[in-house]
Amino acid sequence: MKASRSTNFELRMLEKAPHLRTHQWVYQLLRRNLLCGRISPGHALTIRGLAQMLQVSPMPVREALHRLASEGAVEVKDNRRVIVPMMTAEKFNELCDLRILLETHAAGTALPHIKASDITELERIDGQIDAAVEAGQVEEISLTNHDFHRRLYSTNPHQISVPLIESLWLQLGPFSRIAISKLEKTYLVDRHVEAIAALRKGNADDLCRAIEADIRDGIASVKSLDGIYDVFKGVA
Amino acid sequence: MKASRSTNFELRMLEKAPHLRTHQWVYQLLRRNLLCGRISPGHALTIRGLAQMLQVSPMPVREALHRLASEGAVEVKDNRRVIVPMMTAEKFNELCDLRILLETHAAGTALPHIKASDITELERIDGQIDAAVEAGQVEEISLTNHDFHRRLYSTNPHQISVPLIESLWLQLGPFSRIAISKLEKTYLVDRHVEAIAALRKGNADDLCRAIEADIRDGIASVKSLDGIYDVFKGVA
DNA sequence: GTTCGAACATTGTGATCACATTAGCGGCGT
DNA sequence: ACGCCGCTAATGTGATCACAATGTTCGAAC
Repeated sequence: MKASRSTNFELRMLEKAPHLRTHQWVYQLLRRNLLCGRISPGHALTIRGLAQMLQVSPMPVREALHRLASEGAVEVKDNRRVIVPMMTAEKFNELCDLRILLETHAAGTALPHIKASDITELERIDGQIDAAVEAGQVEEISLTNHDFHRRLYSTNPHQISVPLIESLWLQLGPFSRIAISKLEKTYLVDRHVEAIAALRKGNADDLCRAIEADIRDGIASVKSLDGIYDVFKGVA
Repeated sequence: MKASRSTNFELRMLEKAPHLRTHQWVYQLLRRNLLCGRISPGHALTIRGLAQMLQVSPMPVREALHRLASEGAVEVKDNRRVIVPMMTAEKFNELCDLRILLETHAAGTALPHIKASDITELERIDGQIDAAVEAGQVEEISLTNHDFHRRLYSTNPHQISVPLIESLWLQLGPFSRIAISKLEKTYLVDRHVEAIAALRKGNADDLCRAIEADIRDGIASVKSLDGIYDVFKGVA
């Protein structure tokens, strides 16, 4: 019965650029859907089910899922079933600590390479974030927020930490979507303007402080939600 | 002609545990060979060539290579050819900085979970390292040294950073093998005894200092080698 | 002798097929 | 009525095949 492959979530589609390999397209599509929280923790993903949803053969889906597993975005259980990992308080705290550790370092090493054009680009992205916040588009907020951070860190041409940081985002993604959707809109202020001001001054300490505060604000918001982790307790 | 697939390196084989999937076995085998430097930077790896060497179909090799690529251990060029990445001075410094950042953090969070049995286990591994140093087995030194660090950090049951750290090791592996093999034996002293002493005292600061010193010693050794990066410059 | 081009070999990719393992379920026995 | 066992559907895995793209080599034209 094909109905068993039916899923209770809608994938945000992504047009396939012609030069992209199919498995890369599937990977990016699943990645974006995980980052913006379309696929919830505890949800099981099957190769054949996704292949049917995306109208491709199981092969590229296999590769995409295995890559996501190696990045910690999904978890391969002993049964070989693939699920989106659960979140615990300890895991969440550790992920946030690592974000602060790596992202302040990345921002510090990027600072010497910042050009004026980079700052205007970052301001443009920050405007997109504000627009998404204003419109209440939760998924857009996540995606553009990541764009902001990635663009900042990637200014350093020798940056190595971005893939590591993205792995952390992927592990936090499915969970933080739930958290953000439970927050009041007013809590969603970010520290990007402080970060941009620090970039203009070329002040590394201010920049790290802004990045750390930006991350910590999200933590504080989530921690204010009592029993947030229980949402995913009994699902597996 | 099959000879074109011939390789100028010997793979360190690894018996396949029966419960392991073939692609996991291939992955672990390639991973160990990269970590201990059997495969040099600039070397090209082909799916069919490896499949023939290992007597398996191209499929599990594909998955293993893609996973290694997502961890930064190998690099997929625009030609779709897979090579072991080159090393540059900037990249090396950045990788070492990240190692210090992540590994001191990992050690600090592991410290509260250390039990007496963990310390004896670490001492056992350290003995293996000394034996390998004494015997001049360069590859064994790398592998057991990683075992020591991994074992220490993994004592924390909620450890998230180990996969990130292993990614750094993988990127450093092929290069440091060359570096180590050019060093005098006497340079290869480590700071593991200091780390174990700090564990016994439960002193986090001492532990972090020992770990950082352990990593920095390797950096200093490599930097003392003039023109070490040039070895791999013209290969690609 | 040099250079351009066409034929060939090799490689990565994706689809399809075959098989082992596992989960889900219904029936049988106690 | 409860629990154990076997059957069936479904899933992940690995092999083989077909194809497109890339790299290489050999030969012809200037």
